Amino acid sequence: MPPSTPRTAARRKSTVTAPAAKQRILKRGHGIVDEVYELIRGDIMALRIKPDTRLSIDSLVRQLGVSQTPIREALSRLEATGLVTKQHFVGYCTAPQLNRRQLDELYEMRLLLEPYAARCAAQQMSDEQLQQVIALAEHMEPGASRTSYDRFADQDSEFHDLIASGSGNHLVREALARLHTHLHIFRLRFHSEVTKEACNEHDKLIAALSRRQAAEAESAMRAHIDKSYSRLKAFARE
Amino acid sequence: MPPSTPRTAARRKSTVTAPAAKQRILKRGHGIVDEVYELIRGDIMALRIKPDTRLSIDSLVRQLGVSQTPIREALSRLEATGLVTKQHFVGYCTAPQLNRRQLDELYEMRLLLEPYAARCAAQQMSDEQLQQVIALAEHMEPGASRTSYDRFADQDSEFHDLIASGSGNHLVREALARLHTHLHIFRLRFHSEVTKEACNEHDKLIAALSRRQAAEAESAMRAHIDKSYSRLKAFARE
DNA sequence: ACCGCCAGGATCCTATAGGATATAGGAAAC
DNA sequence: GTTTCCTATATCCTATAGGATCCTGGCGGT
Repeated sequence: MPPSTPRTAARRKSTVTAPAAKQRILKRGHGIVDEVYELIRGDIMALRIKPDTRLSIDSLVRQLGVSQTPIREALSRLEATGLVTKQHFVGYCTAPQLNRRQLDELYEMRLLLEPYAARCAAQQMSDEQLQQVIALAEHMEPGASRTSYDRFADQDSEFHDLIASGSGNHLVREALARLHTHLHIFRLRFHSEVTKEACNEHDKLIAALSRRQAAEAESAMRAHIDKSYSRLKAFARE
Repeated sequence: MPPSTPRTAARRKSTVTAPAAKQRILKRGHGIVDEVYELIRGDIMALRIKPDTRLSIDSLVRQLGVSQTPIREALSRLEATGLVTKQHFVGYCTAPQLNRRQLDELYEMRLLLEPYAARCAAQQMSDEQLQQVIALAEHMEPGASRTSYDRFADQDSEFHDLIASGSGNHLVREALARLHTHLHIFRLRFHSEVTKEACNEHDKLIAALSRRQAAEAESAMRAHIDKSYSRLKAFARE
């Protein structure tokens, strides 16, 4: 029976038996590169790796217990998304914190895309997708009030991604996902209680979506982003 | 005697006449990866490699005379921009031709971003940038009428990129560059005489920019994209 | 005639070694 | 005391070898 190979648990005995460091185990199933990519991306998104920090390939080799090639490929992919930067013969470095100007540009672009996406979603979104959005929003409100801001942030990203997906335009969705990735890192540094206000705004948006009111959904999204911008821009330095 | 090896082994054929204007030192010292990246990207953009074609790493190794590692990294970067796709244990493949739906989505997003960019550019663009746009447009009109559509396509991309750059929003510019990359490949398959009409529309846009008329520039850009869409959508299959 | 099975070849993925380069720290010269 | 130069180390970049996987073509069974 060829399928479901035993996965070759014992491998790589010769290496240096990683020092007491965590040595997180990464499962092999669909490529080590993807695994490494998601791992580093997760570390950056959760601020386990702070912005503007150097990422040494060799140390990643020692930490993860894999060789340079997949790490290099994963970092190259991260560079293309803008999460890390590369200098020739110097190395990789996590992207620096968003400054005021970049935050302005980010919200400028959000305001161009997201209200329109909400309008389209109100018109074209399937009922199933709508139910998914509603379920997510209900799940956001009560529980994770203070325990972990991370959860709220993830769910907020998913909320906006669902609406972007409902717009039917895959390119817009991808562009917004890119923006939210960067925004997430910025927002994570200020655990402020944006959650409650944001949830109220989400509810208004959902009401408009449920009634299939395109114009109303568009303006609700615009108001939501405007307020989110007001809440955050105080924290942007410079 | 220190090493100082000439380094240049079996290189590619003569480069494609780089613009002799800037003679910066970043000639070839910026790594083989970038070289390979630009080479493959150029081959795809010029349709020397057709869409939906497999890209074998080994054949690239033999063809370019470099080893797998830099090729793999270049392909990984191309994948992140959407020009090629990857399947685990299968290989890389150039992205397929845009279908009708994708073309619609692309123009939908262009219409969201570019008119706004033109509006901002009319307000914020520096005089130097404006002169650059005008110079490029003048250079497009007379010369390359029939000789090579490639040149026009490149210059058209640069034209729009200059305006996007003039908007002051770097994120919008990047997103548009991404879109234009894909559009370029599509458009290149139909050498139709879009050039003359496009140039006329460009002139109207430039007139609005020169007079710093924001609303006029926005509507001119919108009209330009609308017409471009009309010219192309007939060719989209399905 | 059709379908499942299996070997061969090609390709991809990972690991390791060696050459090349930037950055840090100290010593000498002004 | 400051500046410049030089050496040493750590890191990156490229090249090559070996193990793992997928696709193609042929064979035998039904």
